[in-house]
Amino acid sequence: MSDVNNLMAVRLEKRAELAAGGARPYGGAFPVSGDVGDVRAAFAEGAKVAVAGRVTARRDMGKSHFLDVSDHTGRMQVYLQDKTIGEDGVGVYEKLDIGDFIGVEGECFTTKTGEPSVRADRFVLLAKSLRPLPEKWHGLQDVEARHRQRYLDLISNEESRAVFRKRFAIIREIRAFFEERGFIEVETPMMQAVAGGAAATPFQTHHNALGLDLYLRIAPELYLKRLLVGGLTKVFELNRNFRNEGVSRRHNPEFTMLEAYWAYADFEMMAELVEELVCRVAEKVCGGLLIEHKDAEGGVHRVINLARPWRRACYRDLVEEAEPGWFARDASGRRNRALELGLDISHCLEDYEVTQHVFEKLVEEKSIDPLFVTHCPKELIPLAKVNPDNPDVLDVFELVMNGQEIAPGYSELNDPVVQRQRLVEQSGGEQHKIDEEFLQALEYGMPPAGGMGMGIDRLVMLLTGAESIREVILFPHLKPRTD
RNA sequence: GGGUUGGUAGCUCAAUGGUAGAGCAGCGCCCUUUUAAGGCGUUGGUUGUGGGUUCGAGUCCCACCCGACCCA
Repeated sequence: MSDVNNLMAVRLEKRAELAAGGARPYGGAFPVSGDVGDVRAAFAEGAKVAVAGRVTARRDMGKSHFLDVSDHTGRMQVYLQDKTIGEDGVGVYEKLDIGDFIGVEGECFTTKTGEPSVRADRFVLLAKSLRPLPEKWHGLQDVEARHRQRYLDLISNEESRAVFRKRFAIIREIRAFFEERGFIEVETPMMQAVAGGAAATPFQTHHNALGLDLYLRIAPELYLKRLLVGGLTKVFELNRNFRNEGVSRRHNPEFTMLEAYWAYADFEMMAELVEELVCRVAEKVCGGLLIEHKDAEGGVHRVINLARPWRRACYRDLVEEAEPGWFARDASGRRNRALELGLDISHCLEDYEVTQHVFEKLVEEKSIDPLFVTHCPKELIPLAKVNPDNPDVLDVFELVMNGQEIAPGYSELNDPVVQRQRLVEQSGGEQHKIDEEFLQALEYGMPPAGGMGMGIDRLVMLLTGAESIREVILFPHLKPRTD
């Protein structure tokens, strides 16, 4: 970023003059009555309060001054008069800029325009800002700057603050939900010798002292199941996964994943749990089960109805419903039909992968309201139990809504012999991709269990109406700027 | 990776191939209940980077950097 020409020079000069004049431009502790929003909410005429925050607007009227002091919780007007802050105060005030942090002590009063305000008896500079903030009216609009300098976005844009408040509330509600049901929150390794539990390219790293190559985890699944072996019966983990793949509107290389395992349950009980979880979170955080997504002009362009019960249908029926006659064709007929549908089908795709492409295009992307897709083909998931009545399909669901996969759930495979076969089949001969220690744990015996996962970023997108994952991650990954 | 598209003052945005502008912010003055305060005056630019075409390039061409959207 280039020098901010003379705007910074002016502020550096003020900083130096303040320091030379005995004012501390970067002061110390300033005990406050509460966050700005709390002080405003507790406003009582005549009450003494102490409030601190960033100056976000200033309106000078000769020898009296109005300042807006803000933090993430809101804005409070401060009223300063030269005669009450004294000569020293006036000296500091003259060098005050928008963006500076100040602390104020004074009495609550209401101006004649009805604005709750604090009449300052005393004010101190707490931190001098050297760079100018974005414009007060339009805020920070540049998408790239909003993501690279999220702090400016948070200062400037209430809509952005609202999205992240909602995100943190969602995460809080998820934790509360599981804790109420007796699930224990656990932490398992982020660095793993074998990156298992999903099919994805991992990030590689290296432990110097151990001389060991390690991977950042792509999923916690295989460790959480070890805990079921260890006798834990209800566990969940809510933390980051890492996948070394492209970035897009829907993908960030690190993303937040929820996984939960429940001993003696199955995929249908997990589906119930997911329904309860999402509905509870939506009711608490969005105030209801109808989620409206608005466009830039404020028009509603999508409504997601979370009212229960959610539709459940098996994978095969959904494909057949979207593309009648699909399974009546032979493998080459399916391939040709997929090409007719405009899908990019390479020659190396297996027949089930061709069907999966059709599923993604014709079912997943079109499913806005929640849909549990059950009984997916066996080839897709190596860690779930096959259906007792149909060995070609699995006792699993994939929850689809807002056109995206949001949450898978399985009846977890706990037969170590079958598990080994399935992992070998999936590994394509790459034995080093098999987590032998996980298989060893299973051999001690794991109770039957239901498991579920949930992409938290995508859930937040759904509940906030964000069209890009970058809008719901505080610091999304962008290439570094070189100029 | 491919296609489309964007990058101009600190911020938000203008500018047929013909003198780079406005609002806000800043700076200087006036103003003791304003709130996008107001009034008068005023500073601020290597137009993402590097080449090219042209008498003349923010604008046209090429390459590159960083985004956005769509496709893979």
